[in-house]
Amino acid sequence: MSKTIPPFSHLLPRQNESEIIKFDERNQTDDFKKIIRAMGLKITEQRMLILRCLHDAEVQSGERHVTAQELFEKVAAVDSSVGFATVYRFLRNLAEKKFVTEVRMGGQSSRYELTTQHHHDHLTCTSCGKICEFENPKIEKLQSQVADHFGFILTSHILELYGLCPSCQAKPPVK
Amino acid sequence: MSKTIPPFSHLLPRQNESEIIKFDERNQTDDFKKIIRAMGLKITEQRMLILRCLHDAEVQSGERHVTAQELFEKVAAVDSSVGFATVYRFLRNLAEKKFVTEVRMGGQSSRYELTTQHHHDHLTCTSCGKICEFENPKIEKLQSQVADHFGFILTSHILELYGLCPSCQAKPPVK
DNA sequence: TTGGTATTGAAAATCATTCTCAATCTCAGG
DNA sequence: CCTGAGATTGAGAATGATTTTCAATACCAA
Ligand SMILES: [Zn+2]
Ligand SMILES: [Zn+2]
Ligand SMILES: [Zn+2]
Ligand SMILES: [Zn+2]
Repeated sequence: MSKTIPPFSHLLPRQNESEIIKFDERNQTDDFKKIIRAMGLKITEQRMLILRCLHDAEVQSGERHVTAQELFEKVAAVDSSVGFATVYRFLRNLAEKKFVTEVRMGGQSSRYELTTQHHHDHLTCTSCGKICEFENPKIEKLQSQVADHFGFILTSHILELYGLCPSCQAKPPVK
Repeated sequence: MSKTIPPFSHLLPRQNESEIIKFDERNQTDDFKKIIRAMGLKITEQRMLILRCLHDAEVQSGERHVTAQELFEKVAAVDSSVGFATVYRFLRNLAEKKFVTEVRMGGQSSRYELTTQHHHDHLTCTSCGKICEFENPKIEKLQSQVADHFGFILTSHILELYGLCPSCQAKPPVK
């Protein structure tokens, strides 16, 4: 079994370096519980399942940036009794506590991703939906300079680039 | 009477330099008609009024970035028989033909502004709503470089900065 | 003037998101 | 292991922005 990093570990209260626990299936459950407790919420089956679906979508299927609806469908596939509002509410909780990051692309519905150690922005293919993440310190710095110039205290920003990905450039136009 | 620039003139089919007409109240009506015709649409009272309200809001009241609802209210104040859908539809037409630019800020409702000669982005105060426009060629160039790096053809982008404006920094926090 | 279309207003439909509330569940304390 | 105060849940309704539908009406080329 390969050594993996505990989910969300960079966001949980920091522990002694030697205490960092190797993560495997066996204690995924415990890790999720820690996260829910860290949010000051009660542990429920629903929240555990939502967290698992969110984590698996990313780690197993490589699907970052899911919508609330998509996550709800994954959850419902396992337990159809879980309501949409529960998924939605918990996603909002996770976003408030920064365990997930909400990404708003244009006028579409919000997408959610596990929060990364470093801030990043997105480049999206308007034809197939492919999303690339990038980190560009120069752009970030220029943004601060713009805010400074107007005397603003910069608190956040949205930067989304849209274009055609390499494989969509090759294909004939859809319509 | 001061010499003013015809509304939208930089977007209308270019004419002989010597033909550029001085703009005054008298031929505002004609200018608006040109714009509607340039979109391939029929001239109606409603469209003329919407265009006038949009133009006046900006030129007289200095209100850029109005929402569809706000524009509808301005229109309804003059002629309450005009429907919201008409305003909305026409705004969409104007945006398609690039006479206005739709600005989506976060998850809120779209705002519309007369299209400027040069592209710009926005810095918004999250406390009072003040909007500053800026143009930053360095950021624009870096964006292209990012797209190039991933092999994308960049077609558009959204860049919105959020922060606290100078006067809101001075005020005590609202809540 | 007129007829074939485009346009309009009102209302209903969509869509994402949020709220409400009665029923149910969680867990600290006994 | 109980218990009860309070948190959580699911269903559905509410909200808010935007879009569509459709019958009535207006535009304008001929
Ligand atoms: Zn693509
Ligand atoms: Zn991302
Ligand atoms: Zn302000
Ligand atoms: Zn602007």
